[in-house]
Amino acid sequence: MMVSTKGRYALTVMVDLARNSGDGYVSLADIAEREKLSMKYLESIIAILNKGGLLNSLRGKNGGYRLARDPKDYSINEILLLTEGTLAPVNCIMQDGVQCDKAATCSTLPLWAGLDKAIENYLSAITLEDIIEGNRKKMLGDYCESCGPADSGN
Amino acid sequence: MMVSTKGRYALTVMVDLARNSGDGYVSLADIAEREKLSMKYLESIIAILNKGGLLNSLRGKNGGYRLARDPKDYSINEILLLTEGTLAPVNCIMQDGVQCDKAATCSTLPLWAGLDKAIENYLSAITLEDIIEGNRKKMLGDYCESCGPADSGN
DNA sequence: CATATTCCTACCTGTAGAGTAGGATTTGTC
DNA sequence: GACAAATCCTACTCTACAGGTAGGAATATG
Repeated sequence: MMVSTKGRYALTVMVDLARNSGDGYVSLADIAEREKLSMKYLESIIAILNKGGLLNSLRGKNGGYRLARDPKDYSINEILLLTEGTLAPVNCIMQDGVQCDKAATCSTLPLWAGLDKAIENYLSAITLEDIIEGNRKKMLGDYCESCGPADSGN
Repeated sequence: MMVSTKGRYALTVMVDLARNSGDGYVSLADIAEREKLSMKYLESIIAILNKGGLLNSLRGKNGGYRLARDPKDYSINEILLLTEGTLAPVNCIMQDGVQCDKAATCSTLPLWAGLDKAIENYLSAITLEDIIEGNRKKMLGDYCESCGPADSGN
């Protein structure tokens, strides 16, 4: 499993904020209520989003959170990378170039690097707006011919 | 992290077997020695490959393991799926259709499904032979125009 | 019969995921 | 100025699983 609840809930929060923005700030209690998630747990997750600059926050009464930018200006990759720390599918691939001592001769390393790249490419191409608008073609579809057809079921 | 040492070592074993096959069976001790991995740990991993029908084994003196097919007839997806159980990037996506109770209304589910599909497509397109031959273009390269250029470094 | 091998079951240990708990701080309203 | 509503901060718990280790039983070769 590459994406934990932390990343998933973070994305859920971002989507919720995008949908329920508008006038003012949205309180965490409202988000937790709507999404049926533990407010206490969301607290620690939204703190990451806030410190990472993806959100603006306001303390005190009528306070809460709101998106810092337009939904179309958030890539999913950015959101998940911030909350998960890394999206690398294996330990061999580290963001800061730290690798195992066999890296120079490892014949499987290009595979992992390629997989990492494929994941990053996919997640970078999709924005928060795509999710809100339910852009299924971009998420599931034939955006890439050599990636095969979309799931015909459902 | 989506792929643990189990899957990584399994792939390493498969590559080693493909490279050092030929005449007879290859003993696990030899593989562990060459790959500098714990033989005891590899034992449990190669058992999965064996039971899954990817290998043939022979007990007793001069025994060992060998590939059951030609390297070009193993996809990486098959090898990793067998050893890891699942390659799904999130818990929401289960192989047997078990999903969370919000699945019907979840707006992020298509994203996870699409990511899952992107991963599967990538890993299914690459064979054991590609790894042995160091087919970097297929692993890292521009096999898919919309996936962007390969890493120019290294 | 000795040796080299696979096969099988059980066990150990550390770490990370998934939260929970409790309070301190800030801000608006009456 | 008190109160309430909210974010912010630190610490803690519980559980499962990754990543092995250990020891021996079964089997084949010479």
